[in-house]
Amino acid sequence: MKAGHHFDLPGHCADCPVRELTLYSAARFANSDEIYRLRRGTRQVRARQKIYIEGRELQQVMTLYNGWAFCYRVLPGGTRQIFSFLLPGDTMSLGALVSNQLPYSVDALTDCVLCLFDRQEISSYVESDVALVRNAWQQCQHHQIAMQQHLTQVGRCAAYERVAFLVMEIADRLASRGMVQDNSFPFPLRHSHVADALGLTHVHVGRVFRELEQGEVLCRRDRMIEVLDWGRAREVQAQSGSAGSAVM
Amino acid sequence: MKAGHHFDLPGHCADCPVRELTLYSAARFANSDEIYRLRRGTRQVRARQKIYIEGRELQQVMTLYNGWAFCYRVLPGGTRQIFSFLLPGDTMSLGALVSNQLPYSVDALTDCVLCLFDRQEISSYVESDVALVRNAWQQCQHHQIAMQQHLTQVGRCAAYERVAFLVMEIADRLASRGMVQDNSFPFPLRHSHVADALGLTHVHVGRVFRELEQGEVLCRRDRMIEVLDWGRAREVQAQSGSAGSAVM
DNA sequence: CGAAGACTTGACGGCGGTCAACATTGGTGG
DNA sequence: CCACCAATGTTGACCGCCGTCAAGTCTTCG
Repeated sequence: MKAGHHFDLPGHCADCPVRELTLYSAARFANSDEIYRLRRGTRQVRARQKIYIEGRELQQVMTLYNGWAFCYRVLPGGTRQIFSFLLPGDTMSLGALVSNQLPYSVDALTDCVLCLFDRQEISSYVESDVALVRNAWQQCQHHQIAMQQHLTQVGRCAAYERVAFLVMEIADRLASRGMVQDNSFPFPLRHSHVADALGLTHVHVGRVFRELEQGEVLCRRDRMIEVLDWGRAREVQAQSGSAGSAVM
Repeated sequence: MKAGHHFDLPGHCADCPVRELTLYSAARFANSDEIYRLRRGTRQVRARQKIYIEGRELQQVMTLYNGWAFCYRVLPGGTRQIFSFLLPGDTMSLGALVSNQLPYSVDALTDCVLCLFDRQEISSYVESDVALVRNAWQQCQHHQIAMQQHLTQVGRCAAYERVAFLVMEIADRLASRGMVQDNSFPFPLRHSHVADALGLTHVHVGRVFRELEQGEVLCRRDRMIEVLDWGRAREVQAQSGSAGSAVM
């Protein structure tokens, strides 16, 4: 760890600012002690580093405490498809509850702090309580819905709508974490991340962002986005219908 | 029911030809009696009719016993995105185990026969047995993986590869049901179904199929596809990597 | 037999990919 | 604090894949 880098390390789970959003939110509050006892440590990952490589054996369940990450696969041709972006509180991944490997890789988008749990322990802990099983189920369903929305965007919307939609989706997820202030929120994604999530090229993503800025829909500065015209931004999003709030 | 239409109705679950593929496959064999007792009836749906409409209250879990169906959503603009095709043995849908509505519609692609179960009963039955919960979990994971593959195709492959991939995926799923003979299998999808699944237009799907036939990769006749060159077909598929067998 | 649905064809054009050169940013080490 | 290098973003030219439209044929099924 180099000087000049400050990681905000997690304390007791009961004080976790994102605990309402996690896999464990269904646990009775008194139980956050129990969750804390299950925690097997934390892990810090620098931006642009790999958190997990597709197919590797995985004996842990990781929860993102701080920072951004993303899930993806790389095709033989070298192109990349990003499936989702992970925000604080997101579990990476639920799949680990039933399998000791995941079918995709995960990279840190910014500097990250992860909470670690033992796969078997969490698995049997979740199975011990019907409420937790249901909660896990619902998270899984939410992922499905998010994937459907994502597929629909990519399959049936023009580049302009895809980008606007992605920005709004992230705005919503950040809003539920209280991370939107004065219509502004952090947006550390590079053009290539947006491109690889939406089935575009980074060059074209640049063109679309310019269009969005010239149309005064939004404004980017210092890795932040300020939404200038929520109305028009939402309007684009409406093209794709709505079926639930997707992943939190 | 008009004359001239013969529906193959299901008998006892123990004799169900697709029982190994269902949500209930983890139940001990002796238990197929129990499943049979849970069955609340069957339902027949003609080709092109709606099985379920997005958002409607749903008190049943349905399993496809015979025929083909597909899940989709229609956007405000009128375009359609198809998420998946259902084959015999597929459950429609797992989501009903935790929610009384689904975020997508389902249509019959061919004439269909469905087995009906009560949502609450199945739900508590599944929850009563850890093996069944795990099985349901895994099915959910498989869906996730299939969606990821699907998204990757649409986001990162050219039209030719997308179509070839879809055909091969269906071939594989049919093969695991013993429905592939002499390199031939049923393929009731219309060009517009393929188009709406893959983010293309039905016109262009026509062009791609012509290309596949002229390149002697496959051959279509009587709603059947015969694969002439598995090698080249697989090769295209390989572009997208492989991570598990997707949905069965 | 009639009508609705499905498929084909051809012309045309635009969205977005590709390539390459250049500008800018930001992290790192001297 | 500055210099450097990698990562990132920008621009412009070009073009091809695939969407659009519309007319015509064929298939399916009541």
